Amino acid sequence: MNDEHWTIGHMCEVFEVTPRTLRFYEAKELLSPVREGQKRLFTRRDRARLKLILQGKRFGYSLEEIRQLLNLYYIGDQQVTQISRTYELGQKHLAAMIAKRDELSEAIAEFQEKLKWGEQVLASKGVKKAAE
Amino acid sequence: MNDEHWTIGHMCEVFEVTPRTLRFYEAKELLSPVREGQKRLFTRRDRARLKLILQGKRFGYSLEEIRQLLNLYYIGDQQVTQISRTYELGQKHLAAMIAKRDELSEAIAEFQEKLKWGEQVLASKGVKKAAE
DNA sequence: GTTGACCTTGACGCGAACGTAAACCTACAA
DNA sequence: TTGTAGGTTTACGTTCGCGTCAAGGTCAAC
Repeated sequence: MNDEHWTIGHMCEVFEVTPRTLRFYEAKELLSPVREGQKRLFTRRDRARLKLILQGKRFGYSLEEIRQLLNLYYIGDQQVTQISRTYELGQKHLAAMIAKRDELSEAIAEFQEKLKWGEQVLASKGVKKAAE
Repeated sequence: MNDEHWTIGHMCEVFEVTPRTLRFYEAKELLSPVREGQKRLFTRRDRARLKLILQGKRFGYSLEEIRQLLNLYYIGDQQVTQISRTYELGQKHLAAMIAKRDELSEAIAEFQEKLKWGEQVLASKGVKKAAE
């Protein structure tokens, strides 16, 4: 293993996942490590993708959705019409992300209201806040 | 059915879920409709909770997580120590939501960079943008 | 009185996302 | 050479979040 090619064990340490998970992601074509004999070696590209995968999961996307979205991150050496198509899909994804953030912001605001309400209840019952 | 008590069919129409889903959520103690004979009738409280449930799902929470979080939304007639505890957990949840939004904002920014890059590629290949 | 529309309770099925156990290779240190 | 610390494949098991019958109750309309 060098800086460019990480073993499965190292990957697991850094990203806090199990070997099973990485092999599963490879089977689902989310990752594509190179081989040294039998052993998998994960490249910089794999690391970047894994980071996005785990992030996607935290935002509630399925692995299949993530697999499709990952392609949007690699606008590279494709045919022009293909790049164009990818770019359009990227715009849609961006809009969806922004919409999700907006909904989250609203949810946060509403929840803050609830908490204020809770403060009042506690205050009325004679409980002092930590900040006082 | 009146304004206060909705049948399962009406619930399904409004929230775009199936009866199975609502019964499943009741079994998991996420909802607690009252009964009129055998029939379930969903109250205002159930509707508020269902809205939060569906929102939670969009943000990637499991039903079990959501079940626990739902309690944070009902700071009501409990014992003071209990309210206090709920309030503290609420603060933590709020912090987690904000952290999630921050991560999402970062992801959005990074993705926008990628898209800009894609624009350059398209431009360099002589593709005109829609806005021009 | 029977036909629908709408509801009920089981209970089995299923895809997603892994966990887990078995059996094996391989290289290096004791 | 014998561990042991890594890695491998194969394959069955598990939990979650419902879908999908099957079989039946109820009530208004015709």
